[in-house]
Amino acid sequence: MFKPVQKNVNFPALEENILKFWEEKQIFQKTSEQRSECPEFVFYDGPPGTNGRPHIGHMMQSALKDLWPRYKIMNGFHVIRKAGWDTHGLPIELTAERELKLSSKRDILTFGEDKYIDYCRSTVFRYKESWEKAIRRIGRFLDMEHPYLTLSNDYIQSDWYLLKLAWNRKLEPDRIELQGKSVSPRFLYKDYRIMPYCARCGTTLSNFEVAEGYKDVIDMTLTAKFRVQGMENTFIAAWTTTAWTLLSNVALAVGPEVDYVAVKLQGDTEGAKAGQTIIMAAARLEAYKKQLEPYDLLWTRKGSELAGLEYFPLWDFQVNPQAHRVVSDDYVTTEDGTGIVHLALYGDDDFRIIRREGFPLVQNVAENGLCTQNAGQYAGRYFKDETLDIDVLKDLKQRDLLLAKEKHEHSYPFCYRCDAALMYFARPGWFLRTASYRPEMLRANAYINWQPNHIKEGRFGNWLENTIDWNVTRERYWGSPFPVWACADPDCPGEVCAGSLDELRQFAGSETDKILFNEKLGALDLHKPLIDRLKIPCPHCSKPMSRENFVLDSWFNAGLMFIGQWGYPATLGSKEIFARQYPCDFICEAIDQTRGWFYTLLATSTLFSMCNDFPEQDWSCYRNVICTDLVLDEEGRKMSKSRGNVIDPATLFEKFGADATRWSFYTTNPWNVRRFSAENVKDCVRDVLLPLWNSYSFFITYARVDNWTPNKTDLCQDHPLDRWLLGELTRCQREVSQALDQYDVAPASSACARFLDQLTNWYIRRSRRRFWKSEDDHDKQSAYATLYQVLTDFCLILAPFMPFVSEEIYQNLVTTVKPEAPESVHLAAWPKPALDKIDEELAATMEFARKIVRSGRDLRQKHSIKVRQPIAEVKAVISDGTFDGIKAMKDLILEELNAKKFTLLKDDKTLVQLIAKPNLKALGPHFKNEMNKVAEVIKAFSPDVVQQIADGLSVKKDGFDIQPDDVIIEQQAPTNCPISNSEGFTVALNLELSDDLVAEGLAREIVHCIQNLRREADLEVTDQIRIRISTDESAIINAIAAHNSWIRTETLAKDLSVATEPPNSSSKPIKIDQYSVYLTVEKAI
RNA sequence: GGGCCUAUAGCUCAGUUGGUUAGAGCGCACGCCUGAUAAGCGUGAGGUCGGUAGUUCGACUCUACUUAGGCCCA
Repeated sequence: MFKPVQKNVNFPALEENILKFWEEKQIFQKTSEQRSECPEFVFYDGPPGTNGRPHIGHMMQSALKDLWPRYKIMNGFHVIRKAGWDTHGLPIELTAERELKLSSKRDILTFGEDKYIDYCRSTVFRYKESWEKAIRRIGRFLDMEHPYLTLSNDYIQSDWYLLKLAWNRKLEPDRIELQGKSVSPRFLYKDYRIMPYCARCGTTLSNFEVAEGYKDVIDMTLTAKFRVQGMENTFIAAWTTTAWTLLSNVALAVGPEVDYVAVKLQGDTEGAKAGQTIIMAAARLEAYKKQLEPYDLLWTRKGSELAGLEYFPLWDFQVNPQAHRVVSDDYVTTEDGTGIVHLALYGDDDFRIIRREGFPLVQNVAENGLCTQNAGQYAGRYFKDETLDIDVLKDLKQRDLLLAKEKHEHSYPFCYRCDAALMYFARPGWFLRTASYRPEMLRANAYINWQPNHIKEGRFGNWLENTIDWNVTRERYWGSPFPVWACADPDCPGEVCAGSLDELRQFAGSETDKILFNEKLGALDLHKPLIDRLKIPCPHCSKPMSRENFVLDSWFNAGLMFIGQWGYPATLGSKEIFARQYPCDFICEAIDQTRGWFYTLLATSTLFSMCNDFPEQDWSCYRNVICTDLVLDEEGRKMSKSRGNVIDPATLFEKFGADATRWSFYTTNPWNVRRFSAENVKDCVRDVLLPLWNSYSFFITYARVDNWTPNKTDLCQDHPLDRWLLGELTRCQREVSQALDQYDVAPASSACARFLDQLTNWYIRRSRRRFWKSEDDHDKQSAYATLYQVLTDFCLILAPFMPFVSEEIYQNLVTTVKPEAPESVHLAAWPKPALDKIDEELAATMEFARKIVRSGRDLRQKHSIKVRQPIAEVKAVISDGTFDGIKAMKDLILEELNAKKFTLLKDDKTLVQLIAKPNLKALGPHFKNEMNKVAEVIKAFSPDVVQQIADGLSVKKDGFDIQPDDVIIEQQAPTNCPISNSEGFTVALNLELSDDLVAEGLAREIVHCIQNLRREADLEVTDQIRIRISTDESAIINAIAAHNSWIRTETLAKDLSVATEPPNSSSKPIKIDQYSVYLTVEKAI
């Protein structure tokens, strides 16, 4: 027999018990073991960093990441769910710097690299327990006992393996892009990039950090005159906001399509002398009126014609035969300045052009922010020293090389830590040739199913289109070590790249393991600083080589988890498991990962696949991806500690439970920004969990009363309600499967919600009597069998969504009575459709019946007739083919509307008239421009014509040939009748109340009162009672006389005594309608 | 400055290929019902789908522009 159901269900407490049950019985392990021979469904878990706490957005991720694996397992797949933690990266170093009060690389070196790195390592797992606790509590099945860690030696070797693939791969000759002569054709090459750099802290900054520190400032800008070689007294004018960069000028750039003019000054101005010729963009002349007018226009030329002009540098210390030439480039515009840009090695575009044109790499301001010894009289000055700008300005002015000066407001980045102005500085790094396999990444993207779809061609596609070579190294301390050693002799080309620890041992010799042994860890440690102590003899000149002092971009590190999580290929057994676990079927992360993990997975897996000759469809290591958006607070703001609007997942779990929290994330499209509040979760309890629980509790209550248990022979369900409900269950099962197969969660949850409504608000409500009636007949058996099957199957469908409550219900419904069944709902199979075929006609008819009932209730309410008062007749007029079906629903409708007679009519002129409406969808294609006219004609049809159309005849009218399909026939009720009409049907009630009907209504009132008294007296459902009624109201006495036995049956009364004298006791009369009645109920013994 | 997304009822959100009366839940109002239900149910009010223009017989849906917000990039 089923166990009784607790009345006051406490979901959070229930969930804690289920968690214990899962752990005791090792259900998670069994979901994997029991399916070890099944086909794989591959899931990759992106590694979160655990030096911060998990928040509500992560819980949404967990809810989604858990849903599909559970669903797939029930569908017969084997799913590995391996957790991963990201243990490298800048956030960790920033935490360490903050807590150790270090603000620069110099500080770090003073503090001690080894101590600093140890500290970083110590913060890595600071909140790992919080993560584990939250993930466990939300019911996510995830293997956190064997997580992959990006800092492990196995993982690092996967980094090295992939780098070595890139190292060995070389650009095909026909795909070599012009990148400067010194760069190697390897897919992994060393180069420079202009990085935001704080000279004071001695640190490059990430884009994110730069964005923190923009300020509007006023700077002195100046326009310098560069004397052209071979042209008499002629100067090119170029504008700059950073005077200090002029010290490193190597070239001037013009726009190839821009018009430039040469103007000869007629008189002296504050910037130039009579007779001098100045070259600038025609469009900029206006801005330099003061310095130029009056002038003679000598010529106009396109920028492309100016390219190649040579000029004298501003200072002698700059003289270099390779430099100081005009070049053209599309990035030059005429928006500000002179339309001519001075180039120095302190800007991205500058760097690109300088490299392309082969100009010398001049940096007369060094990385410490001081002018170098090459900078003549400026040597040793700080680049942002205000007097430096002034001195440069005076200097140029004095030598007649200054056209103009002006104060200019613009936004400039400052160091978010120390507030010093940043500079853009060429820094070395190692690059992956991602740009060279951009077409392959685009092809790989074509095989990815993105949810939402617009990411594929939009945000992600655009990013791929514009991808440039990826700087995979960082000049930092805590990270995956970069495994390239280069010869100390700058002229020697010797370098090696270690693709594994074994290879490193071969390079570095027998001392390797000894050097890499970390005493504190008691294990080999591949991180800095130990690895820097390895010296490898140069293969060319045998001098010692040193490691290129970089760590890997932590995105590169995380991106190759598809091999890293197995330590592929160095780790024992990794090749076998990798072969089964590549590519992956499903990943789910937030939208900020388009340029993060989504990209780095694709970039690394495409490279990996190309090197291993994988087929095109497997180049991307993921096939389906859900890209979620942010979870905001209820006012649409980001949640942050400082605002105090953070919702702690733990409080939701404690208050409402994990199932409700999970469900709240399944009801909307997760790729839209979501305003979230605890109210959402509360609603889920009320809308979904409680109705489900109540249905279950209803079933158990009666099954226990009748001692009912499932029995296979009872499955002959012919009651229309039973067949209908089984059909709706099948529909729900199909819709959920279909939606989940498309990685679309919202339709899946709404299918469940719809079914739940059908179950509680129609099936159970209309079937109550079938369960509590005393005859144990076929109808009752059928009701039990149906409700049992529906609850168990529905429970299985809900299991991936709400793993706790579904487990609880499953345990009682299934395992208590079927010992042979799987011991957990999560080890059970996804339910098969309850019916082979849904009876669509029955479904439509039932829907129709419900609509008729709604209209009927509407009418009762409008005429103030409460449902307890029976009425004589319900009339319905329907016009379409469900006529016979509706007739079969007669009893349902009568019971629900409490009426005596149901009359169904095909048409009734007194109740309805037919009206014609144009069927636009049909008319549009036929009549096009004339459709509006035809529509008017149809609306104006006379009743005869409407009838003709209704009878299926075509009509010629006003020159139009109108077919029955062109018209929609609807019913319209005459006004002033107790009638309600809606699409396709009309309902009318006969509200005249005979004396009998009034008496019956009173009897129902009496029963209602008695039932309330039963409940107040805390009687059991099955308890028998005695009723005593005292009243002198003849209406009541008559009603009781007429319905005596019915009242007793309804209330399980052994006897019912009626007296006309009020009882002696002090009891008060109660009101039944307008009548006073003394009523007592006591338990019969 | 560029790319992408979002805008639908008081609130949170659905809305399949352009088609007649744009849906749900919450909230609100009114009412009903109660021998499954810390309840439940029904009905109603409430939106012309951010704005403008266009394409079309017809636009929440397609196009362009625009406003506001968001994310990413520069």
